Amino acid sequence: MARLEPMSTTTPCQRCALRALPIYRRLNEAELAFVEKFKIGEMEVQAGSDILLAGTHSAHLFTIYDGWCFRYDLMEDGGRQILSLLLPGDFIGLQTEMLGTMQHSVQSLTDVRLCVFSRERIWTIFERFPQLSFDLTWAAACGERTVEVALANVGRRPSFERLAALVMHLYRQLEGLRLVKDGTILWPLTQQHIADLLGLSTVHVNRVLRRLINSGLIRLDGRRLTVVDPGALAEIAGVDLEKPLRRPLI
Amino acid sequence: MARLEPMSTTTPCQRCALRALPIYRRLNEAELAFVEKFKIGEMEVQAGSDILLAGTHSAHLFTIYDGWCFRYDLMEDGGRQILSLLLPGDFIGLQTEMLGTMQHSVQSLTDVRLCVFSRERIWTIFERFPQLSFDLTWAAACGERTVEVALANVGRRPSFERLAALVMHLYRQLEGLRLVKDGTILWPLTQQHIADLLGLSTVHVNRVLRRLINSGLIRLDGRRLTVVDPGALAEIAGVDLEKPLRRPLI
DNA sequence: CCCGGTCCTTAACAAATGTTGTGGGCGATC
DNA sequence: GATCGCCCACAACATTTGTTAAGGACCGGG
Repeated sequence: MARLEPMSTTTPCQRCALRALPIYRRLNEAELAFVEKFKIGEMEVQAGSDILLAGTHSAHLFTIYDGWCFRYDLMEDGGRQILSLLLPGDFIGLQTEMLGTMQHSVQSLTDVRLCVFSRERIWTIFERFPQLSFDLTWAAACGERTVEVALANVGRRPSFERLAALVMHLYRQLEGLRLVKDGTILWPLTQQHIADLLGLSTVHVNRVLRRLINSGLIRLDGRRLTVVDPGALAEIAGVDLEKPLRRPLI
Repeated sequence: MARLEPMSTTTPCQRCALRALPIYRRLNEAELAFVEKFKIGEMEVQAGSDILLAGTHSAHLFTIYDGWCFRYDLMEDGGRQILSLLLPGDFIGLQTEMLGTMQHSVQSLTDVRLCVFSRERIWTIFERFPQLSFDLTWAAACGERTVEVALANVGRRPSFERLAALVMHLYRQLEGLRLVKDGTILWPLTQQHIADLLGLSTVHVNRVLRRLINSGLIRLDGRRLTVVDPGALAEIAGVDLEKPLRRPLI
């Protein structure tokens, strides 16, 4: 399970590096002050840890400050479907409040730093901060849309395009987070992860990934992936490169 | 496009038949009074009409009072992925408010009666009705979960089980709405619809549907489907029959 | 330094699913 | 009552994808 680290140096929300990004709405004084109190700490988790398990009632609400996670369902036959990847700024565990208990599990892909929020005080948001309430609904809508795009991708695109779309989806997200350097992004996904994201077998992922690399569209060394020609890849992926994608952040 | 009918007899929210169902939270006096004013009318739409189109900004917010709709994405190659089916009580167009413009389209499967709400006044909810704000987020979370289950189904189950899961999912939903009579439900879906829901070709849907019928697990005559042995089908589908599934309704 | 684990790679083969094409039923329309 | 369009059925064949199996690279622990 998640490992709780001694809280080295926690960042006050006012000086949060994430919040400064233009993709996020700027909070007003009162909101920011509330969020600061709403936040009860930070947590560090090793790569490959389960953060939340399906069927449980999460004690806390999290946002990712740094690192990658993924949400997944386990099937009766032991198979796994990854529902979405979670990047900095994304919520973890909001569903608990709404759905009573977690329907999916969440696991870290990299070492991760989480902001921890008090679940009791979430009601204060609805009672006293209309704009933040809206943002919560907004966040849920964004999350839903992400899964919808994944569904269309898995249901209606052949494996090559499907993989291309995954890469470009991540590329765009990370661009918004300023995590693309010279076309290169972190790539902590094993071929097993990709298979479970795209509804393929690992062997087939290997085939298709190799094809994508041989085509010269991407390069992959170790845990870094370079998109050689984003325009061309976006074309294949059927993804719109321009979209601005503003998102909420509590 | 949607056809606007002369408003024959609109139902006041206080006497809404849907609202009486135990799956829904009971609103208090103030909330109910507000919702009543929030609702600006009703609308009737013929089967097969587009209600909202991707890329547009919907003028209204709807809930389904009676009938079935579906949300879908069109792919570059003309393919279609159905993202979810919408049944009585479900929202249509909530995303517009959050995401700026509709990312998907919505079409009616049957003749449909919709409740129409004022989009401007949606802010009043966030400002003055914390519990209803919560319900909006809750609704979004429910919608997301539905898509997630569909994704896992498409990504990780073979076609036979996949179809079984679709049938049982609907069966359970309709049960909550009291729309199951002697194991029989309405079945307005063509094989094309099923294909676009499950990420299959129509030919393959035909094969699998035939197999499901021949196995004696379901019967299908015209536009009615009978689940002969819900327990057995749920077993194959990998679906939990018991789950209570309470949901929000504005 | 060896060992076991995880991840990647590839091949040969098997199975699931897609494609193309043809025909029949049936209801709406002229 | 002809005709058109939509939906369903089914066959033959093509293709994609899955399965099983085997080996290599790498890494951390004993």
